[in-house]
Amino acid sequence: MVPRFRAAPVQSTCGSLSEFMRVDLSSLNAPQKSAVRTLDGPLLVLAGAGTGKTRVITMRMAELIGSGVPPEKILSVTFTNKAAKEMLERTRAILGGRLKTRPWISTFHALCVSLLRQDISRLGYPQKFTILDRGDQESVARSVLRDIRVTEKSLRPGDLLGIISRWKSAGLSPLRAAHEAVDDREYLATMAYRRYQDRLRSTGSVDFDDLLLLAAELFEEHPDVLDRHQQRFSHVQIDEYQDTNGIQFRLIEALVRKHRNLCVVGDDDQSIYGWRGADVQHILNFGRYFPGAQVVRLEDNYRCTDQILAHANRLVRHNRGRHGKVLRASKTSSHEVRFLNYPDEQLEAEKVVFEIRFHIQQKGVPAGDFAILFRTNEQPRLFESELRRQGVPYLLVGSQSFFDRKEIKDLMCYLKVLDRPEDEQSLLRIINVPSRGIGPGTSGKLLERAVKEGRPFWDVAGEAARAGDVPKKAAQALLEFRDLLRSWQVRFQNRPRDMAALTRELIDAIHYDREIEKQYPDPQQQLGRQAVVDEFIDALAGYVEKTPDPSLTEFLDNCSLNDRDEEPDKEQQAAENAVKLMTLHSAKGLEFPRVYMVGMEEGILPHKRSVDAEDERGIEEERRLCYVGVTRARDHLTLSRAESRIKWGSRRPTIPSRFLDEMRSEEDLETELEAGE
DNA sequence: CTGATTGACGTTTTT
DNA sequence: CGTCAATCAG
Repeated sequence: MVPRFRAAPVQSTCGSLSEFMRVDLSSLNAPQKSAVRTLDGPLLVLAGAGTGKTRVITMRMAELIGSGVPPEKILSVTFTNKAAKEMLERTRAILGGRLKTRPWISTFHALCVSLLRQDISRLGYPQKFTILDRGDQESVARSVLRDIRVTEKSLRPGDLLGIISRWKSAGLSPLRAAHEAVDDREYLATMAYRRYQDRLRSTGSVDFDDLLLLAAELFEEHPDVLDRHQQRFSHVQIDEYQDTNGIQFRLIEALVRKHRNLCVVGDDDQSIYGWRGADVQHILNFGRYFPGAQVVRLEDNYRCTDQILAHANRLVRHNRGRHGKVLRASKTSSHEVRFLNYPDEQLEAEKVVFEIRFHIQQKGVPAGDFAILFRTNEQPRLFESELRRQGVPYLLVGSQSFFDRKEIKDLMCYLKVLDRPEDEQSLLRIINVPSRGIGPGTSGKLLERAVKEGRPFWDVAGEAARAGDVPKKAAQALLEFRDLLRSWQVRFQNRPRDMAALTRELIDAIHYDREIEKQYPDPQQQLGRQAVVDEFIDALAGYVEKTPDPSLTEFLDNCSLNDRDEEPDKEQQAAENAVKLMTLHSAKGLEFPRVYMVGMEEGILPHKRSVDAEDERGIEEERRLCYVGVTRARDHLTLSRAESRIKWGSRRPTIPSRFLDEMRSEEDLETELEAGE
């Protein structure tokens, strides 16, 4: 039984979605059709940029449901929460009212949280564990490094986390890692790794890699659990398979071992997460791991113009170790790809924004058509202030800027402590926020004692307060704070539906507004910060509203995984009609009619760190990153660079990115040469 | 313990 | 040029 598909308009989170996405099954080309119709057995869809990969997955899901597979037996794993939501929306649009139950669509991390919430105690972890977000991880790393007296000069917290993450994705325990360490830095890192892991385990917290690692461990050590989940899902599909890392592969391999109904979709040329442990080999060797796999190649690009695609193809040809695809454009255009030089970075920002404003105001082009893409997070600053100055609406699609804000972190820690009183990591962050007379001296002493004696923080604190081991003022404050937390813990028990209102009350009770006033003398800024707090309450309220059985734990999980509930309506609308600013990494999977890639200079793209590494693979990944950027553009692509740039106070000339020449045709380069002479 | 001032120093991407 | 940690005077 094959369902009849209905064409339906679909809204993407980034504004417009190409026309291609809106059409129905009958318009698929032959390879696409065969991919969609392959319902059983391993299947590899090898596709280029703009060929409708995600659409194939969505269609296939609809096809499965149409042929009688219950939606909840289908597991679709995507790369980001946003993509997951979008995929669900699209499936719903294709099936119309026929989708009664929610298919299981998630990211790897959300999948693992759901597995672990049930069975993590089997691995000796507390039933209620905390997921550390990036900021938490960094502070653990920092304090571990302090413990073993490693200065930040020889190993910075961020770098340590990177090394640990790579080891974890490779499945290396601290002990094994110690054998593998090649230099002093890595040796230091192994010591830090052990302590880091001990610290997490003893506080009942996990980082992102642990989520995957523990889930894999659960499968390997508890066959009954694995069996249950193998039966739970009859079909598994994975989007963006080129970014799968070692643990993710283990997880999936275990899940599909019995039925082998696995469909993966990916583009080896778009693998840009190697630094995070992703391994292209998984997609390159798919056939080896899953013998008999059908391979479908999609090489018809429906997104970019022929000109843009020609540049993309020329660029990526410089990479070795790839499957080798040549994308065919289905769209021709007379718009040339433009290469622009500006004397300095200020002018680059000014002119680019001016041009965008011109098109919006004089030509009536929607602001949402534009995207400015860059390599690093410090680059957008100039563009932001320029956009603001010229009055152009914009949206900085920062990875986690919302959760990075101090206020959000503070409030999250309050909620974490209320949800899990034994979460001392979070307690320490808020014990003196707003300042209540418990300084670092006091809390440090108490923590040290608590750790040494292996007792809960509050036991030690109460004892010390009575014994007069801490200043009188601090002792008083400690007792008051403990009582405050206790009384709120009671109020937050039993999953109250008015969590948001309660949180608001809590904020008032601790006089958080006064803290804000103190921190920010500028009243304008104060308002901004207050708004951040309001936003947080809104997010919480939004979560409660659309969740049947809301819990603080789940809300906090979602926050750590950056799965924020729907943006408030205002923001949503602004997002639809605003110029998007984002890094190349976050642009993955999106598309825009007009793309500006800025700062095309050696040292930025490719980034200096990959150039210095002298490892050709680093450069190749940067090249793929550039390729991803180029292929985001549907109609207009502009690459620009500044001939000089200020760094650390002094202005220095720049060198054009090697990728610029690599992507230009012979003729282009020749005319350029003549013009130069 | 808190709040202000001075100095050193800095290379990337994120679930 | 910024940021952030270390330092010093209430």
